[in-house]
Amino acid sequence: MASNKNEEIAQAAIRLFEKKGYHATSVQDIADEVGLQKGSLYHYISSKEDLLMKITYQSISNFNKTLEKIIELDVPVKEKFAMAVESHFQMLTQNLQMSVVLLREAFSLGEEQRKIIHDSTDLYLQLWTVILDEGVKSGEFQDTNNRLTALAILGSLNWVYRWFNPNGTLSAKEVAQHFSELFLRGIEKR
Amino acid sequence: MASNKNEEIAQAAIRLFEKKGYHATSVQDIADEVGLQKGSLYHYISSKEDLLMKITYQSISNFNKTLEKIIELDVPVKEKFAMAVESHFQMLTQNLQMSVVLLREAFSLGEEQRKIIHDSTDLYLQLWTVILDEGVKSGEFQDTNNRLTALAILGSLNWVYRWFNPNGTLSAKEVAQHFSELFLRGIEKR
Amino acid sequence: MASNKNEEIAQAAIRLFEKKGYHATSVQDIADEVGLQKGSLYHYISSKEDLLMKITYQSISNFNKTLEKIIELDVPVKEKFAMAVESHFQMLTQNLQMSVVLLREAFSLGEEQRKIIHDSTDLYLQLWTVILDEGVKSGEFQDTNNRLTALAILGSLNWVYRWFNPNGTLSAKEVAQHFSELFLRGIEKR
Amino acid sequence: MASNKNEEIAQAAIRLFEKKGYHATSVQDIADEVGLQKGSLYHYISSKEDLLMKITYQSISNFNKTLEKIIELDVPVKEKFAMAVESHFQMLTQNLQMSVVLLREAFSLGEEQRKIIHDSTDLYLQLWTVILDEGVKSGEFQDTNNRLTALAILGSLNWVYRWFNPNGTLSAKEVAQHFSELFLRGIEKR
DNA sequence: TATGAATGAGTCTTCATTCAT
DNA sequence: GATGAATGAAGACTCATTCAT
Repeated sequence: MASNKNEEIAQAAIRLFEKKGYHATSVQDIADEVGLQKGSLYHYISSKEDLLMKITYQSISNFNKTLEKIIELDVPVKEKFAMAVESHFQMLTQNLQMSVVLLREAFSLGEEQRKIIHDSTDLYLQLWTVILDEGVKSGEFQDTNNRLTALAILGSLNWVYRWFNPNGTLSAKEVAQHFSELFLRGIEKR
Repeated sequence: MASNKNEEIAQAAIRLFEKKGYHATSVQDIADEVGLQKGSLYHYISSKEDLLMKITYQSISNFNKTLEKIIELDVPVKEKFAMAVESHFQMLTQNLQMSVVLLREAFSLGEEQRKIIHDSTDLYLQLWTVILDEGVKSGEFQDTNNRLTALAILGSLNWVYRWFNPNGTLSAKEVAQHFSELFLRGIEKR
Repeated sequence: MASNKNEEIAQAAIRLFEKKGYHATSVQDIADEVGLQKGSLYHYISSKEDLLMKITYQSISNFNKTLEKIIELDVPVKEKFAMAVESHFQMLTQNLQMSVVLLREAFSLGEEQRKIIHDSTDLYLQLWTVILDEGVKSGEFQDTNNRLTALAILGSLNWVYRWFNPNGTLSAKEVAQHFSELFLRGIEKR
Repeated sequence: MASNKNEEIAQAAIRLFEKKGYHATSVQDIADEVGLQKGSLYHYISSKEDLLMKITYQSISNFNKTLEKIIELDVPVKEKFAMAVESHFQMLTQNLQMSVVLLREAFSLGEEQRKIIHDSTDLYLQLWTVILDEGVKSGEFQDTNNRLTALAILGSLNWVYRWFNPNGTLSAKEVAQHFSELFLRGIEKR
């Protein structure tokens, strides 16, 4: 995957930002990791912050793109919902370090950049309400404040980066199913 | 409560850590906020990190103490659950800045201190499972992986610091109720 | 004169800026000169540029203040003119290094600061025209473009920093007299 | 004249050195200006300093060559003097950027190179005294310290780069005439 | 001739902490 | 308790120059 130096640097940054945090990671650390001199790094990046921005932007974009595709599928809404949950889990856990950078370090961005990420995150929230709205319209989901419900669900799903262990006893799939069922029971009309 | 300088400094730190983040807040900033010289601050604190530690430790301790009291109450488990949710909400939103510092900045602590906070957080999770276990035992809650369920609920509840606006249209109580119902429907036996 | 550290630093900066130029002088150089650590310097200055600004501003202010006083004197205009020339010479040569910093290094200031110095310099030019105007009005000086004449005179006077040697055979006073006579012959009505 | 890349690069450097100053101009800036990569530039120049040297050397050489020619002319000395003034003005204002680089940036050269430029500048001064001497010998100019007089005149003439605006209301010719008359009145015997 | 990756020394500046007064 | 001078290590970033391709 790390076919060129740019990608190599991004991967190194993801690893280090996840492990030590953005502020505690020095440009020197990143340079060391890819075997370059500090100064040489600046052939590839324009600033440390820009590196963080690119990582977080790519991450949130992936989430958005994937959810948009799911929304457009022609399947029952409950299935769609389950797919959304599982897909979020897959993305989060399969790119765990990158997700951690998005969810934990984006705050370190400057105001402008943070705004951009924040807006993309908002979009993601809205996409989730689209699914919930669809369920309400079809009569399968309860008719409540869907934005609040989406925030609850997203909170659960994102919090995962804090405790999930890819090498633990529970697979991402199992957890996803557990969460999916918990939420579905919570929102479906009886 | 803010009767002495120590408390004044802690409050200033909470405000600044919440607003700018721990790393972006300098000792100078804190000194300015309380009207002292940088050097004078060290009569009250032993280090910047220690200040962060005290804040986060107090915060998580509050959460634990409160939940422990709720657990010991002699009320129906569903009510207990609702109380736990609402109480978490109250604590989080009424000490929003402090909670933000706990949830967002604790990662900046050194390994040892982080471990201590992490353990307290773990304890909080276990307390939640105690309630869920009680519901399972009484036959009111479904018998599933309660640790996972607790993680899901806590994720929802903690995520709140990212989007809740004390001056918004929805009160903390309303949100708490919405969340409480959502989760209860999700976990109760039908 | 260097009674406190601030002044000591300013004097060191003047010496170094004059000798090596602003850009070629590092903050380290200045710190070394006053026997401080690089970082300690920032207790006294806010930036390297600010140091340059203060030096140049003080220099041009001195020129302005002195000329203003001369203008207000109640003496014949020719005498006033001679005094202005001699006084400029005295100030320039007695604070030669500082004058060099003003005349040669002010260009290195950022746009805003440069503008301020530029405006003060402009004021100095106008003060000179005041004297010339007075001579024209009294009928002693030729009536030509006084701004141009002032520019010519100031050019001569300022250029001095490029060649004057305080230890040379010609004293500042002698040179001043030579210049003064040259210009007076050039501007007086015959 | 700008027939080849070498000249193109020199012109770009002149423009940039004049606008931003030698130190504030990076090799990258120059490369950008001529549409080359930084590395490619080094096929044409041996160093940034060398570029500055070539520019300043050409500039001062032009001044010297032109003045030498004027000296050799068989015309009355007063006319010669006026020609020298006007010619200096023409050269300066018609190659304003280059002149600025000579007069303002030559100081950034290394010691050896600076010495060379300094010597050429000295030569220029001497050429001026030749004219003045001629006037003294012919009895037309006053017999004073001609080196001092030349320094005064050159100061006026060179200072021009600091205030002359080619697009202003006064043409170079008009200014030259004003200066020429001012000086002539100052030096001629009455 | 042109590239662009790489260097490595150097830039200014920040900052948590200490300590003598 | 309070000051403020001093530290010294670390921070991100720049830049003229080199060189293999």
